[in-house]
Amino acid sequence: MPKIVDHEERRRALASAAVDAIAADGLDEVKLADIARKAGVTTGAIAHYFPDKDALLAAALEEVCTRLLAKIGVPDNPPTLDELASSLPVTPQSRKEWRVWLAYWGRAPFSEKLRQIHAQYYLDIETAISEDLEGMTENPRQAAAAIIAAIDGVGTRATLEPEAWPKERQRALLKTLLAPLLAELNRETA
Amino acid sequence: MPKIVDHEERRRALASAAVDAIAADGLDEVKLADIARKAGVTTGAIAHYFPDKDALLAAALEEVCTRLLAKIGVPDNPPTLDELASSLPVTPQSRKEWRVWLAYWGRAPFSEKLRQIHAQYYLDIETAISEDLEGMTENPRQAAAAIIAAIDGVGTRATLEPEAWPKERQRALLKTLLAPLLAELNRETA
Amino acid sequence: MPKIVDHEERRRALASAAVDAIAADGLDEVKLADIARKAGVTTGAIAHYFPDKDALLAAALEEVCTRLLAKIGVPDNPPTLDELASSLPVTPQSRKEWRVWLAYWGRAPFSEKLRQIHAQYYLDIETAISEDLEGMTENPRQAAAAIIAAIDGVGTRATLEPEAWPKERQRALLKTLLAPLLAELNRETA
Amino acid sequence: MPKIVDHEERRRALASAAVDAIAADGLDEVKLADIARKAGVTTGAIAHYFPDKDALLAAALEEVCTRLLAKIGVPDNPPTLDELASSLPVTPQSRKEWRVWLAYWGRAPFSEKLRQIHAQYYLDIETAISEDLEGMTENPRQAAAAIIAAIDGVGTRATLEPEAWPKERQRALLKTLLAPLLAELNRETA
DNA sequence: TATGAATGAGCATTCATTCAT
DNA sequence: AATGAATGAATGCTCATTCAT
Repeated sequence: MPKIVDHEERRRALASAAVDAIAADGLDEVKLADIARKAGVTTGAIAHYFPDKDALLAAALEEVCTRLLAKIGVPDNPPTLDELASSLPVTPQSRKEWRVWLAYWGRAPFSEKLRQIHAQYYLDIETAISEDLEGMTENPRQAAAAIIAAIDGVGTRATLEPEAWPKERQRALLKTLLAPLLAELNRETA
Repeated sequence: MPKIVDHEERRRALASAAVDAIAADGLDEVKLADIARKAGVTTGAIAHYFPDKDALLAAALEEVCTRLLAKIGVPDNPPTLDELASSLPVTPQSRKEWRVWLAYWGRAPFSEKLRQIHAQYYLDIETAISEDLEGMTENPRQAAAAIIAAIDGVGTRATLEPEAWPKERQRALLKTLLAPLLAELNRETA
Repeated sequence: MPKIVDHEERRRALASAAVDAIAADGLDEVKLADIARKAGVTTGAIAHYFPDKDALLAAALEEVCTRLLAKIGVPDNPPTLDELASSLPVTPQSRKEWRVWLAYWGRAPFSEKLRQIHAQYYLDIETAISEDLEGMTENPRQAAAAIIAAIDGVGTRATLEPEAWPKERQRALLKTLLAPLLAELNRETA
Repeated sequence: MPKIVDHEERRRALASAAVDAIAADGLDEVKLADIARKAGVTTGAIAHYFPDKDALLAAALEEVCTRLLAKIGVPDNPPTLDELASSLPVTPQSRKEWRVWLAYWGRAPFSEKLRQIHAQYYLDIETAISEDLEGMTENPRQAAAAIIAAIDGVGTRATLEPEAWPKERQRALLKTLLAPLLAELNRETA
């Protein structure tokens, strides 16, 4: 009998390799051969798991979404600034993910598949946060959207100017944006 | 005298054609031939004005920055929500510019040239806004950064899900984020 | 005793699967994986019976030759028009075989192996027919070659334009070509 | 001003190079790079004249058809055996064209484009011949089809076994097939 | 024997860049 | 200055073949 492989696990591994490759060279510059090399296989092997490069890149985006979601997915009740700030690009690892994340923003408007993945991600994260805010504010959905936009805005800036935006500065900016909202949530909770 | 061509004007025209082409097909998919066609010339002509494709794409980014800056550059004193909201992707034209703007975010981390253009733009816009806020708040720079981050966060969301984010919804989200800050500015002004 | 597989039978089965695959997709487009699937095995299994793809395709050609030979191989004495016409591409099955047969014509000039198989087939069929004509005409070999050429000529046309050449039209054309020759044979017989 | 080239002439030259390459290596084995080299250009240049390889190969088939048609196109009235025999693969040049011609037979059933080219060629040649036979026989169309089938049958055999079928032997076989028909034509003419 | 995962060479295609005109 | 034909390197994809299990 031949070597049995877990297809799903293999796909995840390849998608992760793709994330690394994209973070290293950029979404436009990433080569199938780079991804294969990072995964320790050859390009031909990829064909067993993805019909083409686009499919692999889509899987890489889903991988990033999954990771970002896992990070912010289950906040405390109510969420604290520190918690929210931890989802910003404040570590080498999360900076890498943000770089990839931003790369897809530029491509999503031209790809139905990528657009869907993005929309689903925002739906999931917004739902998770807004459920968390239930009863703490008049419009939890709007509050969740505001939190997400604030994180995106700060994270974008920090990803584009990593040197100028160390962890503390990002946190401070996020605080400026969200302090009133967080205060309201705590008020209602009490 | 030989026929004089206004080099600078020509460069602007080509950069604008590039912006259109990028907005139409995406930064990764844009071909030099597409840009040339949109500009009404052939690819060979581009060589007289830009050493290579990257230089043309950089000029296209500068063109977008210039346009975005012109829009938000000189706000009232203090800025109003409507004014700030007008720089969001709320018209076909500005949606187009945001699409291009986002596309560069994914590429900037891998290009020194693009990174510089981005940094310069943020510096300019932040300076313009913070000067405008002088005396209205304790930390004008921080307030300006917050306004920019809020706009970026909302604009990103609206660019990725254009159907779901009509003008009014964008404005409402921006209000949720910036209302306390704007209130403070007005308070101080009074 | 270990499981015994009839190698020769297996080879025939694989060659038949190859014939089907070639008839379906064309000789140039046929994939080893297609043939394997049609035979109900995997590509690896083929390696046990054929050293490489070319060998399998050669076996497929031999299979077709064998079938064509069986059809026209033992004609009456003298052969009738109906008999000869039955070897034309007049049924779905024989149209399929003709399609494969024609496919090899284009490749034979570049493959010693295929050329030999072709030559052997023509030798066999020509011998069978000419022996059949012994004593009925001055030059049985020439008459046999003429019959074969007529069938090839009509069959080619009918294979390339299947819609335009139903059974009856093929028979009529073959009659136009061979009627004088057949008449002579019958005359001599009498 | 740039060098001006005659597109149509260029296409013909590339198609001719393709014919040579196909005759040399076979339709399945022909590489775009081979054709380009034979034409004295690089593969990239081909892209200016043909959208893809298939289009170039189709043009090569048309080139062969044109040449074959030119050879037999305007026969005497009535056609003589020598004339008809001259369209058989009796010279190095025509053997080459027949090799290419046969190669397409195997592919035509799987390509609508090639099928159409084939059908058109047969229509043209059959019409040319049958018009030539007008008044000489009861059914000129049928006679023309018979002549074509005879030539195809003999030419096929001679292409597959070039050594065994020198010019004279081909002529003799064609005579065996067509002598009665040609005799009838001459009778009617008289 | 058979499986099927993986290899890796091969090739069509794309496209920025060059350059003769 | 502009043209546009041609280059040629780059790369995604295919698929026959291999081989550990």
